[in-house]
Amino acid sequence: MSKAEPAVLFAALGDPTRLGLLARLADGGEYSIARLGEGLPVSRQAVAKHLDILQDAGFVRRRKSGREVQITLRREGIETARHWLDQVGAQWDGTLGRLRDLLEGDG
Amino acid sequence: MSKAEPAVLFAALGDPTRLGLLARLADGGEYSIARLGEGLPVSRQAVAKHLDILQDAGFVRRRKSGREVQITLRREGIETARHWLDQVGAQWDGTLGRLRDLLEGDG
DNA sequence: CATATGAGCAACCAGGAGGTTGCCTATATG
DNA sequence: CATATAGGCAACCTCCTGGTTGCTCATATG
Repeated sequence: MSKAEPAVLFAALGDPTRLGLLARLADGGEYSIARLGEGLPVSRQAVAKHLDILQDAGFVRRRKSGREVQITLRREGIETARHWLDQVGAQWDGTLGRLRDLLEGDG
Repeated sequence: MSKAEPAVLFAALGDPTRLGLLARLADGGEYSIARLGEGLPVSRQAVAKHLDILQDAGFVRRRKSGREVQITLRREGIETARHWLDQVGAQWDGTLGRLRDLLEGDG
């Protein structure tokens, strides 16, 4: 699943543990679940659940390899979330927004 | 409160109702709470709570005006969230250090 | 083959999130 | 002044979320 509603996307980002996982994955490397969880104060199961959520949101990819599962970052997912923020931020951000402000009489 | 941990930021975005509110605010206009809630299938109280969360995350600003409260979008908040996504989405080119700072620095 | 290890599954639990309703205050307005 | 309207506060409820533990399966490794 790589297409998810925006709220689901952001909800997936709305947890410090998951942000930590993404940060660790941000170097583009492949990590097994156990290795991703190293140092974190939660069980492996918890990490696996977080990865489920990140995967459903399209932020990571699982690849089975032997008895391990290799996790990688999916930058397209990040891109999608960023795009949404652009939409909300841009309209008011650009000159059009400013113009509109002037026209609608705040100035 | 305009400085919030990244997870709090994204968590605030992780709800369809709140995204709807932000989308409505994206035109740069001022909206009273009641007006923001118009058409939504939730009570005014629920909207107010959502706005609390959005405000804590730094996405909106409240301005009291008479018996109403005018809500406006806070672009800087959006910007902050987008910045974070930029860090994670960026390829391995040295931005990673900054990402670590963001996550571990203020935790 | 025996055993250790990575990962999935399921049941379960506590706390927080989103929602409601009721009541109160303050500001407009007839 | 009386009344309608915009919001805030607080109690309360339900369900989801993040977490755990226990068990099983599959794959490496001695």
